[in-house]
Amino acid sequence: MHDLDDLSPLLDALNPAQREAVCAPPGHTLVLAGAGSGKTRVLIHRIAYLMQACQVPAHAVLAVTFTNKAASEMRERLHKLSRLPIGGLWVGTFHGLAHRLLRLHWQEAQLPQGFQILDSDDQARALRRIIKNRSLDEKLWPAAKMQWYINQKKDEGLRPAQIDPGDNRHAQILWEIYEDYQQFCTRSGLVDFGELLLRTHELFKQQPALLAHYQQRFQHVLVDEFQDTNHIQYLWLRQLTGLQGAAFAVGDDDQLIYGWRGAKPGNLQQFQADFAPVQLVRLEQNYRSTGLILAAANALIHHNTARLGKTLWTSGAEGAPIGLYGARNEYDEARFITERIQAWVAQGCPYAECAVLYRSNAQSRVLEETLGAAKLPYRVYGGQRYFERAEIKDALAYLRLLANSDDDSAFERAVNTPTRGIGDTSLEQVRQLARKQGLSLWRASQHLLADNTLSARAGNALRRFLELILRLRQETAALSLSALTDQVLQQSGLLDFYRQKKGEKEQMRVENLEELVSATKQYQDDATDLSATLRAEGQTPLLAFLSNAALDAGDEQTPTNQDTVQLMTLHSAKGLEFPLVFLCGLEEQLFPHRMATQTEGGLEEERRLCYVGITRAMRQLYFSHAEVRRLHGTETYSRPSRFIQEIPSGLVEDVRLKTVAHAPYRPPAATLAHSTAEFHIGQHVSHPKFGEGVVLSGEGQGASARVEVNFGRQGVKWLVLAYANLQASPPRS
DNA sequence: CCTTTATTTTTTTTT
DNA sequence: AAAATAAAGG
Repeated sequence: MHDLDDLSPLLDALNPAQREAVCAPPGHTLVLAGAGSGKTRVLIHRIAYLMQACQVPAHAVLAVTFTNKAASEMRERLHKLSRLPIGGLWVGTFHGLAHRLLRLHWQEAQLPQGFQILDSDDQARALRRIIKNRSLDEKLWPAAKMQWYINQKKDEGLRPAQIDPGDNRHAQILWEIYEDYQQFCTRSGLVDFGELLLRTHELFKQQPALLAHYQQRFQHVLVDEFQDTNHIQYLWLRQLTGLQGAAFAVGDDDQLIYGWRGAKPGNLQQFQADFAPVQLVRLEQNYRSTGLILAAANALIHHNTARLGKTLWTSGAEGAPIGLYGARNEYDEARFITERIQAWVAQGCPYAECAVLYRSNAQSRVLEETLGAAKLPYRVYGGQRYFERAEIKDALAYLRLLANSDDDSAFERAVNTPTRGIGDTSLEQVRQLARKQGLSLWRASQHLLADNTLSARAGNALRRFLELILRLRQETAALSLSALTDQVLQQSGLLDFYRQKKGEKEQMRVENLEELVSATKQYQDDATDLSATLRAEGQTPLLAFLSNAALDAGDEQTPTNQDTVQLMTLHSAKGLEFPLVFLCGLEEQLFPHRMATQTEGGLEEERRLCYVGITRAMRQLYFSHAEVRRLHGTETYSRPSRFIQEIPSGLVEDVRLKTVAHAPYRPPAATLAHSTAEFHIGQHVSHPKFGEGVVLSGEGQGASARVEVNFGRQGVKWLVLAYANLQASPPRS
């Protein structure tokens, strides 16, 4: 043990409770840490403490975080704090770590070396295909539901063999689809998110020697955001900790927001029971938020039942009340936010201190429009991720095929994008043969070509496609990752395909594809720790890049260090903090979300989500809601969220816009006729030829403005206003 | 077989 | 509103 002087820089900055956690004796520890109580800080200091005071080598430490963002932040902070060599330290998400283990031990896990990760979009496509193959009605068996079922089973650690479908017909079909899907994955060398965890769990179960190796290596396993751990992750943790390892879990039951992914409120209690004896430490002092913000958070979360119970307090200032803005519509709301941010910046504070949080990704669009119009720099986290864009997925499909020709998911995607004369008819033949013989699409294609079963035209097209892939593989074998990507984009014709089109969207796609080449270039230059290790562990750059693309959906594409307003969902805001926070869209049906109110316990989870949002704020917090909002294409009126009512009114203050001078903002909207609102829906009109009718809907402006009119017996017609000579008429009695 | 247009469906959160 | 699918036209 070093003497205390060495440790003082490490421990001095901590409060007693934090120090207790950091210096907890060997054995299992559970830290119940409220929002803003220095959770991450404790975790990082704990690792440094283990290394400095207890002589624990870096390679004996495994730290699990919830997002990739959190993982890289932890590495960074650890490096700053201790300047110790942390090379052998494993930090990552459950999925990231499981993936790493599977890459290392692909043989023992019975996976092909080039196995690829299936994202949820690929998964949905695969399931749609399977449902079609079984000639089930897609209306009755929506892929999304099947996806949900399968993922849930995997999260519970269940294979088809371990599920008893019983004699319920519905359950049996679900079971069969799961079985089919699993076969598809195996045949194609594909692994979905849930599979990463389940497969690793089984790998450890089947290979005791391997497990023993890792148990011996990882003396300390630390888990952040423990409350959001699901069953399979929990099993994993227990397995890895074994009999000798020490688990150090940090969590807050009030911040459990991934119940829909299998996290259970009982997690923390379960940990105490299973890992007993557990040293319990509570962190209740909040260093982040003002007194008023904290009071609001406490009051809100108090409406939940079955909590472990914990009340945050602060010795800091009371701060300003929470501002509440009732907007007329979502544009008005965005304008309010814009204005407040401008005022904030006018005081000399950076944009980067401002965060706008919302319930669903779709809400970001209006905010982006408005912020952009006001020329405020912003950055959107999550949402349509870079690697999820259609054109990027197209390009990646080619890369995946290069890595593994049996990847059916990639095959389906690449084979006719850009169109090269391999239509659904020919493809169906390939699929049929593949199904009958249990082959991959690639192999089935080879067979069909060898047997000459296809028409000359289709056969040639297909042959050219296979040759293209083979040629690319050969020619690029010696090239760098970026040169390889460049070649693929050129030779596949993808780049030309989008270039030929004139639309603005297509231009964007071309730019995105070009960006992909520079992304690969950047990737090979300053690769992250994970990819560096992956490569050191014998992965080809291509494989490492593809895995990275699937697991870390390109959140770090744009540089983090720029001074921009931060836009993100409440879910992605977990673990972060900002001086100025806007919580917008606080309306019934949106937040709490309609979908959540229909599930058991859904409302409480929404409330916890709101709690997470509130506790992100350090100095100033604003709530906003809109009377009317365009949601899924239709105008929706809604009441302010119940969460607003649940906060004592003394903590909240109504705010108004300072500049009310100009007319209320009107979204670029839907007036029906070419001359302003000549006709409205439900209006009675008369037409020289068709007679009397009622306006059903309308679209377009100026010369192309049209209305849809129901003329009763004459039927429903679309009429161009410029020609139709429609007259407004009084309703018939 | 490809492209364009019309129709229908689906609307949360993420690894 | 956007995306997926179906139908029609070339």
